[in-house]
Order: sequence, then C-alpha cells, then structure tokens
Amino acid sequence: MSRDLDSVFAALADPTRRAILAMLLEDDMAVTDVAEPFEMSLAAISKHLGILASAGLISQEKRGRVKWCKLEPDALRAASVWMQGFGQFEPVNLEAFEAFLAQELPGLNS
Amino acid sequence: MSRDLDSVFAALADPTRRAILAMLLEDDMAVTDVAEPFEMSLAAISKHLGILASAGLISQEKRGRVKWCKLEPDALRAASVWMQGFGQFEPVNLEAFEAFLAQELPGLNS
DNA sequence: GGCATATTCAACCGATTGGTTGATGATTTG
DNA sequence: CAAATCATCAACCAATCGGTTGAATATGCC
Repeated sequence: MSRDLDSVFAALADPTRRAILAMLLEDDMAVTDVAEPFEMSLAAISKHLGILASAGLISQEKRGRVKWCKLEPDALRAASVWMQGFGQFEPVNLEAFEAFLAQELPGLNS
Repeated sequence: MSRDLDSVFAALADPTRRAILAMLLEDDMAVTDVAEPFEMSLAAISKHLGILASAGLISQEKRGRVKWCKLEPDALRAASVWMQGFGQFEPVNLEAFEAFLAQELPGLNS
C-alpha cells in the first residue's frame, strides 16, 4: 500500500510525465501522438508511459498496431488522501488548477 | 513553479521521508530524535531532512547544538492543487488519512 | 508479398539517489 | 580544560534514472 505511494509520487516527480498526464486529461492518445510535442525520442516517451502505467496512473490498451493511453485518475486518490492529511487544504479548487496547468504547459495548451 | 512540484513529489516518493513527515505532524523534533526509530545512520537521516527542507516541506532552526525540525504543510498546497485537478476527489477525508498513517507506520505510531 | 507505420527491446551512457563510514565542527556539561 | 553530545561533511559505493541509438516485432495498406 505504501509501495503504491512510492511509485505514484516518483512518477509525478518528473515534469515530462506530469505534462503527459495533463495531455491525457483532454482525451485518450496513442503513444506516437503523446510523444509529438516533446523534444525527445519515442523510446524515451514509451519508457515514461511505462512508468506511469506501472504506477497505475494510466492504462494502455493495444488496438491494432496502436496502443491507446488513458488517464486513470483513481490512482491519485491514495496519494491525495495522504497529502491532504497534512494541511486541511481547502476543498477542490479547479480555478487554481487551471492556473497551474497554464504555467506548466507553455505551448502545449493548444 | 513546476520546479517546486519536481522537488516536492520527489521528496514524497521515499517512504522514510513520508514517515518523517508523519512524525513531525505530532510535534517538532530534533534531528537525533527523528533518527531514533529508523535502522539507518544519523547521517542518512540528516540527508533526508535536507531533502525535505529544500523542498520546503519542513523548516530547520538551530537552537544551541540542537537543530529543530518543523513541518511546513503549506508546501504541499501546490502539489495538492495539481493532483486534485485530475480526479475531483471528495474533500478532506481525515478518517481515510488516519487509516493510511496506521498502515504506513507499523510500530511508529506510539 | 513488400513496404510503411507503431511500438518496444537491448545495450549503453552520464547523472542522481540512498546508503555507508570516518573525520570534523559546534555546543553543552562536569 | 576535557569529555560527551548534536549534527554535518567528505569520500565512497551499488543501484536507479532519464536519456540515446539501432535493431526487432507487430500490424496495416497497396
């Protein structure tokens, strides 16, 4: 159980992986399309997706030769519960979240 | 700004560091006392505390020869906002949090 | 069949991580 | 002053990370 937290937080610690998650918020995507905005090899993105998948943050389903990536937000619940215990933060604040996305993804938010 | 998220999530990815944060929830502690429950050298704990401090998750104040460590829960706010955007999780759930602490700290919850 | 496309695998690389040990610097105490 | 205590520093180590490249494996299309 705390092993899950290890892999979830470790997965979230990389900005490329957080950007990928933000992209998948909008829609499911194929691996090649996920890789397109990044200045990085396809193999590197494939590894990042593997890390996100093994943390449970996304699922991957192969249809034909295309592997579709889908956000699995439930995997964040345990981590979210853990964090909220430290601060009694205000409840869900989507406006603040949008502001963060805008800062984190300059150029990616089409 | 997203650099902050890098260091906060990376700091949270280690179970020793999460256990330290949970200990500091109860009270401020000296470095030696933080180290006591762990089967690990004092130098290792000192490094962990340095990582937590540079992520802003704790502050350290030296009084005499003792360095006191204090939880800084505000540093989690940005990360919490980021995460909550993915799931619209239910608001603060302290019961679930207590259950997590009990699982994460077998033997540490005196 | 043959070629292009989608994705992963395998080997490699330099940098970072999480730990150790021994020495060192402050500070308190006797 | 001398000895003990609190904490960090410095050097080292094996393991992991984030990236690369080139080859391999499916799958789809003409």
